[in-house]
Amino acid sequence: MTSDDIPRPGPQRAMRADVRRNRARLLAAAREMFERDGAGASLEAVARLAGVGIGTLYRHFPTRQDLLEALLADVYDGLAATGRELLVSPAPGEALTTWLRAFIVRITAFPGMAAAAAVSLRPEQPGRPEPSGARRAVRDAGEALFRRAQDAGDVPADAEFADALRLAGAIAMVTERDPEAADRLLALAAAGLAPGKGAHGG
Amino acid sequence: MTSDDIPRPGPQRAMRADVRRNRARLLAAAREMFERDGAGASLEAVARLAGVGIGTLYRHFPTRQDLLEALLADVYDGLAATGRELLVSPAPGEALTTWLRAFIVRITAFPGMAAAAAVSLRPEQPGRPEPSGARRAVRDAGEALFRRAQDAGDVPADAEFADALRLAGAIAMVTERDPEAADRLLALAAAGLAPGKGAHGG
DNA sequence: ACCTGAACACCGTTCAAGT
DNA sequence: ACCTGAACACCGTTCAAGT
Repeated sequence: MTSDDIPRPGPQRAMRADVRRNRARLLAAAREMFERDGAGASLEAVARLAGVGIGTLYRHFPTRQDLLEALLADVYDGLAATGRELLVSPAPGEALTTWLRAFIVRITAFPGMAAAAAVSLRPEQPGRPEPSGARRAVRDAGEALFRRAQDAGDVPADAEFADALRLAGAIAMVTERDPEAADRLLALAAAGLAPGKGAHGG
Repeated sequence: MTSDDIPRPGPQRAMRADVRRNRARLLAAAREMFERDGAGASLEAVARLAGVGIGTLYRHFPTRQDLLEALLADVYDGLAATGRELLVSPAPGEALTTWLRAFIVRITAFPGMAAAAAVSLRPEQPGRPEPSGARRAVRDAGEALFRRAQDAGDVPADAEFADALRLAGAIAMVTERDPEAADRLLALAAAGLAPGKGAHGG
């Protein structure tokens, strides 16, 4: 369990390269098929496009969600980088909403991707494995922006980052590939649908 | 096309009763199967449970979404009634959020129902038929509550009801059968994630 | 150790035959 | 006019055989 992905260095190097190439081809093919047909695209078609057997696809990605999360990992890494950049911007509240907007845009690269993201970003559960590096990275970067906005008084003191991220994910799911609608919903949630009711006790 | 559902009164009365009974049985069976297995439950199993052939299911409901919308129609009618009752409550803003909370709870009777509701409540599109009576009723009742809250100054003047409803639908989709999470997200969206930025131009 | 693809299972959908 | 269910099509998933 500890060194599972470093299987004995030496003469097997060529093999490992094949495996990696297959994995990369599968990811590229999946991205292409999913962008064409959505996240429900035929996995057989993905394997065919990648030039490997269907069994190889299943060996690398036992479930469709695994394949989707591998694609999401790149998105998450990019969002983490964007988040770190925004951390030095002068307006904490704006920086947060800018980042949430980027989050929504990038997890809607194809229909169904946002739903997969919502699953992958669900609160930690007993059954599920530790969050991957990319998942932790995106969460940490977003949380840093969130806390800074909270410290600046731009975000209610009793709000929680996990909820804000879920809300953004929800907006992404429902507006999917309509960025203008996503912007409107995010602006509405940011300003408050029914503000000023003193709902926050601190 | 005009009198499609009133096919010649007279000796056919008994037949029509059979058709209606089949329809009612299919809806009851669908509700039961969907509550057990989610909105993706086997349609063959639904037909079996209803005691009719699979062809009869397809005759009544050509697509899965049609079946889901038939179940949603009851929910919509109930929500419309609730909305009319809330219209006389003394606190317009609270009445709106109370109704939105009821909306979220009732469109999550089973996994996948909220997604079907989000589809059925999408902004009118060229291809899709006129909204059904129930859809119009729920929209009208919600909009009345929304306008009243807006007039009272509880809701931003430039906000749109359609967006508020989509936002509630989005929250329902992502929290599905977790009412506490839904409450937290709705409270966050109601109070405003990053309020006070003067985002509203009026 | 990894890959292939035939084989199996399952389900959605249609439509010819029946009442 | 409506219903039935066999037949077809399609896809996900596994696993024995191959390299």
